Amino acid sequence: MRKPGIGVNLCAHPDDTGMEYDPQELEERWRERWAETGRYEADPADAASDDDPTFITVPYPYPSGGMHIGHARTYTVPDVYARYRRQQGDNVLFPIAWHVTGTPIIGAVERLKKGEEKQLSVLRDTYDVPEDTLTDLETPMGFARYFIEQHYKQGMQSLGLSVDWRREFTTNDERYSKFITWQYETLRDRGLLEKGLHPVKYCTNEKQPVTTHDILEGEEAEFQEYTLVRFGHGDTVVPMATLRPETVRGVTNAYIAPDADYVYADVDGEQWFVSAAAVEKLQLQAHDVTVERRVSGAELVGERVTNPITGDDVLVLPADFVDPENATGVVMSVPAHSPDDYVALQEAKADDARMAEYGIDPADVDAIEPVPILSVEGYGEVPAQSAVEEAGITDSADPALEKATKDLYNKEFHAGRLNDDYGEFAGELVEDVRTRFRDAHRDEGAFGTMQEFSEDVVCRCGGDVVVAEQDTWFLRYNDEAWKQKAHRVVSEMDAIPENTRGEYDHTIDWLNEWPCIRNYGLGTRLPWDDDFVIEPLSDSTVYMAYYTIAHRLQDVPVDELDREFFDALFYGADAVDDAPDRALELREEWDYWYPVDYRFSANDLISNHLTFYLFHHAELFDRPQWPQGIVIMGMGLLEGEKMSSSKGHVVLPGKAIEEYGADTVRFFLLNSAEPWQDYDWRDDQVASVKNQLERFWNRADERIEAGAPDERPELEQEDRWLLSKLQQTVRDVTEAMEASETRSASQAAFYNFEEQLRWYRRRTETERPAARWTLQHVLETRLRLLAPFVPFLTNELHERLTGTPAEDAPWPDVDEEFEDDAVEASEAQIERLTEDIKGIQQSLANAEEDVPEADPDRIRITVAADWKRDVFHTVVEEGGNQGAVMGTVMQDPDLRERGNAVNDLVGELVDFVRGREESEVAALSELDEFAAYEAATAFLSREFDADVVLQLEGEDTDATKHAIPLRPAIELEADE
RNA sequence: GCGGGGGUGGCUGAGCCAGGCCAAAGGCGGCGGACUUAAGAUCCGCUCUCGUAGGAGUUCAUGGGUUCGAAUCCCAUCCCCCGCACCA
Repeated sequence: MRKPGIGVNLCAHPDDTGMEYDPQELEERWRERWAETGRYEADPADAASDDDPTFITVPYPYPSGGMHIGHARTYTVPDVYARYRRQQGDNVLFPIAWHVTGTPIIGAVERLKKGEEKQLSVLRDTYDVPEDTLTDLETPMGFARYFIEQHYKQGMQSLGLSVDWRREFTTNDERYSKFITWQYETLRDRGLLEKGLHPVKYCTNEKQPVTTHDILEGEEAEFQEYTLVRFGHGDTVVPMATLRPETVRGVTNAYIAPDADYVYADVDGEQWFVSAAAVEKLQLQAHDVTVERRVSGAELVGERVTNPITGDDVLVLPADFVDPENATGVVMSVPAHSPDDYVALQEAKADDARMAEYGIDPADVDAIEPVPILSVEGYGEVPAQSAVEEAGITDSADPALEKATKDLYNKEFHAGRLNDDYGEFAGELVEDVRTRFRDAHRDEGAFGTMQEFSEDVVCRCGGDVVVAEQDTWFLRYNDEAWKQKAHRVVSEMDAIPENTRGEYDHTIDWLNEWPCIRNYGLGTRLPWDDDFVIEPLSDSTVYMAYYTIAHRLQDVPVDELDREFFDALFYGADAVDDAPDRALELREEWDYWYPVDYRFSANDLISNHLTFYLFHHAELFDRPQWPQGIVIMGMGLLEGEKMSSSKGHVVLPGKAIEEYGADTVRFFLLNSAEPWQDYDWRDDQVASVKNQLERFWNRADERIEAGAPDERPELEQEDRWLLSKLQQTVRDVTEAMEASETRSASQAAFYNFEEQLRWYRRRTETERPAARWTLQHVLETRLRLLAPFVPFLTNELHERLTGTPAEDAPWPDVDEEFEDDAVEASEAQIERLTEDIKGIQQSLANAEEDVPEADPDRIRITVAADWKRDVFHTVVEEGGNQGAVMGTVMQDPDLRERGNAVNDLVGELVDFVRGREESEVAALSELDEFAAYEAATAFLSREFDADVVLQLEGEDTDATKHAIPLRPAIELEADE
């Protein structure tokens, strides 16, 4: 497979020790090899007979634009897990497909066809679409196809994702639609779909529903449900819109814009008085409305209207702050609880002339007093009054008024308790009772409902967007039995990280009916009504099942893919009268792969897609086919900021790979944070990863060139130490991979082990045969551990080393033969001794005056005397209990004689033993300290360029420092 | 407001679940050295404060508490980020 270039290179430079790290060249070679051999195509037949296959999925990409580096990580994390499981011997399926359902692609095409600047710049500048290709993008599927092929697929292949490409499909494919049709017919039969009214965004100009993408202004607008309090004026209903229906008992008057247009209209057989602007909205919200008479607001001003709850008559006052465009254009005034209303009332009272102008007796206005209906801590009896007075607000133009109003609303909502007039609702918190209160009065006919946006919304066509009520089909996620089943899936699956489990449960509880169809868009038509399309979040709930058969379904004629076919496929031969053989054949594939072992997905999808996924699996499939696990992934930032394709603030995978190589990109994405944590793509960091990989490559290359004995030579302590550390690394990496902790795993295999190697190289002669054997063994193991992360580089090196690519070599096991606590303890002591000497040296070198010992000629190391060692053993036996140790030790007359010295020593040793692992303490207490240091004298001598004198305390020593076990006395000495 | 996550040394970012080996990994940046004609790359050392011997002091948002011992556990407070839908 090697390209001629390499061979030539080697021959032309026979002196070169090996190969330069050239990621572009070597990665391309492996890509070709994988494609040619179909390396990642997975079939049931590939499995060892008793094997449990692994099926992992990731949300299929939505190609309404190009792929950026954030997407790259989304797909690389599962790839690493897939590669890991393969090395563990599993038959692994990792498929991908394309989600095109809905309106975003259509919207993008529309904007392109209109020649919108912004859209053109995204396509040309951000995604480098060639000028002459732009016309291909003018159909929805043409657009999708371009980004699928030129961006996603290419990006994924460049990254080396181990995808089975035979199974790709789009959600607009006719076979897929048959599958969705089956799903929705089944759900309807089971009573989980329901027809009803639902608020949608509706453009009054285009006369059709619009999506967020069609909106020019007010994208953030929320639906607000106003309660209409049906005040009466003779036989006429005067519906007053409020967001606080519970304040109805505190209404003292009403307000109308006197100069605005109002109408008397027949609404569902009643006569209503509302603003002219409200007419169309009411019509759109499923009311029959016929305008009878147009009037100005002044018509009702000065009249009295009747509160449907209290029966009180209240005066209608003129007010310019009333917006006739909002809701019904008639509002009720609750001056005790709304600072706005309170101030407005004060101003009305002060303006006798204006009142008189509308034929209102100023005395009647003066008589209006706030009526408190709830009490809230921290405010006076009339909360609005205290709020206004405290803030020093005197007129309605004061900007502080808005804040005062908002604060009081909030406070009253969470802490206000309704007064005794509220009967069954009295004494309760507004927060707890508002909905119940509203519903109760709505049911008895005193209240109505109207939907309105929280701000003005304007369509891209320039038309006003309003709320319309439309007939639609809902998925009944509010169904109790269904919720229970979904909870059960959650309780039985693996939630990674574990703290997301509660979020699923929370979402399940909170989900309501979900409107699952739209008026237009790509995708599957509602089977029983062609006018509607099943929306994207609803056609993507069980598609993982489709992967298991997608490639083989191509051979089945579309019209055979009916209800029976899929019933037989998913539920077996007994589920239908006459099961098609084809379906039963495919059933084996489905049976083999399902369930999904892990789904890797984004954290913001918990609140919709992922929970839908759980709901639908819970309902449509049996328990053994339920999702086994979900791994949540964090968000990506670019140089500390959110990525945004419209601002051009993105990195494209193709460019990054060109610059750094796919292995570097992968390694950075997986090693900079755990999958569920947010990560930050920073160029300097990525460049540094490339350097590290290159250094790794160079070292490995030298190792391979240097060769090693076939037979294992006699190993030195240092070799045994390194091999022991290697076993711990294998253990750590494996454990981390099992928990999908890609960062911990790669950190342990790569960086942490580099630290060990650093000590090893410093400590020992690496050209010894035993060292070469050791290093080669270490390299081979590490290549396997790193293979899931950097497959190109490790495959190449491992193949050169052993003849087999790393990905085809089994995952390393811990080799107990090489686990050696004694050697680790001994080596740790030497390392510590080295550090201590260095510390002393440093301290002396820092001195203001010159201290000759800072550059010693001789280092005297004195190992603690045997009796101290005995005391240490006692400390170990007594488990670090100082009192018990002293008791035991003092029975020895020799020690008793030493009194205080023994006490001090025990204190230090107890301190040392506490907090250390028992196994470590055990190994240390077994250690022959003197022998350990003796074996390291040559090393120390070399390290400090000084003679090393090792002695035992109490011989003929004149050590001035005290030695204690495991802490020998150190003296630096300089000749005059 | 509700739900979730977080505040660590110049920056970034581990550690916290299972308290002690934590003055606290790694990376970046900075300083010094080796190599080099030189630069880069690479390698080695240093990078909270004080200190002429492996030490001491003060740190992990703030304030309390538990403990022989707290970055880690508990309580309170302040601040930051994300989601809250019918949209992928």
